[in-house]
Amino acid sequence: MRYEFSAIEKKWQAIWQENGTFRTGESTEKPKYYVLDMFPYPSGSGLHVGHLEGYTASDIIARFKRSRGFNVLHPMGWDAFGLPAEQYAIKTGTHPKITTENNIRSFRETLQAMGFSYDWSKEVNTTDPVYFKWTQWIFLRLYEMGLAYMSDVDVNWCEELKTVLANEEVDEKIADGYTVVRKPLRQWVLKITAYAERLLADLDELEWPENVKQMQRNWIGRSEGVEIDFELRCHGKNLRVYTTRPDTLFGATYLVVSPEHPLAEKLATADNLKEVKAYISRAKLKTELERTGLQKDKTGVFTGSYAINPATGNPLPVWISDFVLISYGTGAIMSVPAHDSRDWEFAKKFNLPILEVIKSPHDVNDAVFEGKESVPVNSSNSEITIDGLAFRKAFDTMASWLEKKGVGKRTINYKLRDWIFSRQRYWGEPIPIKHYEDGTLRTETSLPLTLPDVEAYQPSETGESPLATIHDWLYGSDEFGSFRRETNTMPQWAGSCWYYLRFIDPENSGRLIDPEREKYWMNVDLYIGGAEHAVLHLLYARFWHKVLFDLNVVSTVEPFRKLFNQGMILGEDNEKMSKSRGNVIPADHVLKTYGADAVRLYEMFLGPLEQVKPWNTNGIEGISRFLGKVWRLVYPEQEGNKAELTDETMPEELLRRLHKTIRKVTEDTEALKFNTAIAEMMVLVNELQRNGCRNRTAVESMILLLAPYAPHITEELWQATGHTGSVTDEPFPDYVAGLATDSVVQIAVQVNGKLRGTFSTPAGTPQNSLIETARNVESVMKFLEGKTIMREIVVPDKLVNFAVK
RNA sequence: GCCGAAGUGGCGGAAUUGGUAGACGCCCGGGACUUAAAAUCCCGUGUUCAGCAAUGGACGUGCGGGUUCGAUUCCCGCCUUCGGCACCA
Repeated sequence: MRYEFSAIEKKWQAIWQENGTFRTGESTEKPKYYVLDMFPYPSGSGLHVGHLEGYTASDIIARFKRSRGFNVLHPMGWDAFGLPAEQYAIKTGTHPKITTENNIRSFRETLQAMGFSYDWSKEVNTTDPVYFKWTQWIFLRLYEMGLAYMSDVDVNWCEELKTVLANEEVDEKIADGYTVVRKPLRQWVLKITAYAERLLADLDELEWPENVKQMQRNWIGRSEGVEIDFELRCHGKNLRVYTTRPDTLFGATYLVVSPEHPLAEKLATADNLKEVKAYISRAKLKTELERTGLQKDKTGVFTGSYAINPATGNPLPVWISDFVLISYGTGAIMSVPAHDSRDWEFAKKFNLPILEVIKSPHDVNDAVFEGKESVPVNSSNSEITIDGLAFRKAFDTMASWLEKKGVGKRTINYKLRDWIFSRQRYWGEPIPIKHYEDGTLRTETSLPLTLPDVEAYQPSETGESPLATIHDWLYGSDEFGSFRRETNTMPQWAGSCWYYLRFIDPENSGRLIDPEREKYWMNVDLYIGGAEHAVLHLLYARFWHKVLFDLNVVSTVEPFRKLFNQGMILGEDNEKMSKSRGNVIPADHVLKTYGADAVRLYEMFLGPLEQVKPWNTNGIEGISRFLGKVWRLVYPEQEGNKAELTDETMPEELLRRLHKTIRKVTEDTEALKFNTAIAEMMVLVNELQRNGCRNRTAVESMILLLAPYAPHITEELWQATGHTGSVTDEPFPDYVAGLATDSVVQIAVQVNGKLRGTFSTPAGTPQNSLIETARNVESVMKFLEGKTIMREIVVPDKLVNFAVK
């Protein structure tokens, strides 16, 4: 009988669905394993082979863990709010709900055609009111805790999309060709900064790729420093700066404030006022890109004012420059040009003095020296000296002295900013807040607050969402008076901040999640997804999770214990897959040609899961051949029936091969090294085939090893070998440690480290016997002839090396 | 510029408490089966030199050094690619 993947795959997918094979167990007796994919945005262009990589990996783990006795939760859902459906609605008038439903259906079909063992009874959809009721519920808790507030902020406004973007989204949109400008708007903001310290500290415990943890650390950007007050001459006021290098205070030769600094204009003396005003208004007009982007030519203007260096008593000129950011620290800095490259550059351009206060290997007038490993010089006054102290000691001495004098204060700063949370769009969760005429805000009493139907999806020019035009929905009154609803909606990140919790208890109408279930299932044991979410989604979700922890909704401080980033799959041209390049390999196409089992195996066989690697359609042929060989272990003839499996004992070498393979596949699967696990199975199948082996244990073990990887063909063959149940219910094969090693080993014989011959010997042959045999290997003898053996190095069961002279 | 990861045959990749480099697969070449083809099976396949051949030698894991009996693996100095951050004081 021939291997007809198409019929077999359809057959088993139907059986699984009918029998509810992958329903999550209700019992809490078994150990649990929660394996989660980053759920997709169901786009109109469908899934390509790259999307399937992570899903295949998680599915192999899900099936593997089931066969190892775990109660497995492996769910799938849809992150379905978002711009593309809304943009499509603007163009065509089709309600985003319709578009979304269609896309979800198509995505679900593809995922089912891949044979993924999701428990579809747990499916969630962020646009479903039953789901977003709880997204809104969380928002209200944030509001009550003071973690959600309204603020007039300079937002990132996207002209084309008519909406505000999160800081984290800006670069991505600019890269996509959108225009982003700064614009002041009243916005909802989430106080993620209140959790900065915990978000940073708790990273240490997580089993995440080191680079992702590092990226989050950088993004949070904690720094320890000192705020120092500089007395302004002729102003009677102080100018406060933030520095992480108080040890260089003696070398400060000028100060710089940001153009947005409240004192900026006030600092200008009569002579300089005109120029200062001009500079400030020019800075305002610059876009974010011009100010922080690639062009780093320093500009600035002198205010005419001076401030006193508290360490030296010297007057320092105060400048204004847009390289100083108002949003970080105090919006003002002390400049130490000798030991900071930006300050050095600025000093050179405007001819300001450069003073060496850290012992430098070269003249600081020629080049900056930023090293922290050197020590302070020229840093003494009548009260204090830090000369010669190591960085940490110098920092502390200086900070304490400043604090004692009342002109300084140790401070911790973060790069992390609060999260601008509102979007002026239709297709998102409505923010459940009512604005009363007297300016007070109250929370909606009844959730979910659903979206009304609208005629036009186009946002208004004023920066309000289309919801502002639906008067029936917008206005109302209650015992507190008449109110207007909030018309902003939440960003797409909102729904994905907590979906992993809802999978545990998706139908609960009374609470977000049942506490007992939560305790059993959390944390997520393995979370697989793309590295593009290293900061955004993963930081937001961790933030919300910690809030929910503080609310006693969840029992763990972190949501995702282990994270794994699959590497991107490139097109056959070695470029990122994209429509414009025309190198996209659509999932449905390869599924049809090669079948789900072959696609699953091939995606995993391409190379290490975490690595970026190109797709090569030729390569999948090898996998198809492999599946054919597996098939012929049971059905050796194209025509005719299956072979009888025998219970005869296997040759010892084959038996050892089997146990070695079981061990390797078990270990590699556990470690997500699927490429080498598959290679090992190929070795076993080649051996069985070459030997015409029909041993029942061998063939059945092989089927069970392969089952997590290629579920359809293995179900079929399991049935063909006389079993009635599903392979899903079978335990993963065990190996016997004593059989998982070779009984006869090859010994390499080297002379001076060069390979000169080999011989076979039983494992465990004693050293002197190895040396004796090695010495008499013919190809070795001629290299020993006439030489003196200085040393014999033996690695048992591996190698003998003669060091000769 | 800073941080992180990686450089191995024609290609994807394997092997690192230092121990036979190139598992497995693709491509390519030869053969068997077949009227023929497909499918399948068998053999070969890092480079180079010597030889009719069996075979044997040299070289070979980005580059240059070092440690070692022995280095893809460890150390020092470079180069390149990819990912991230980018005036955060």
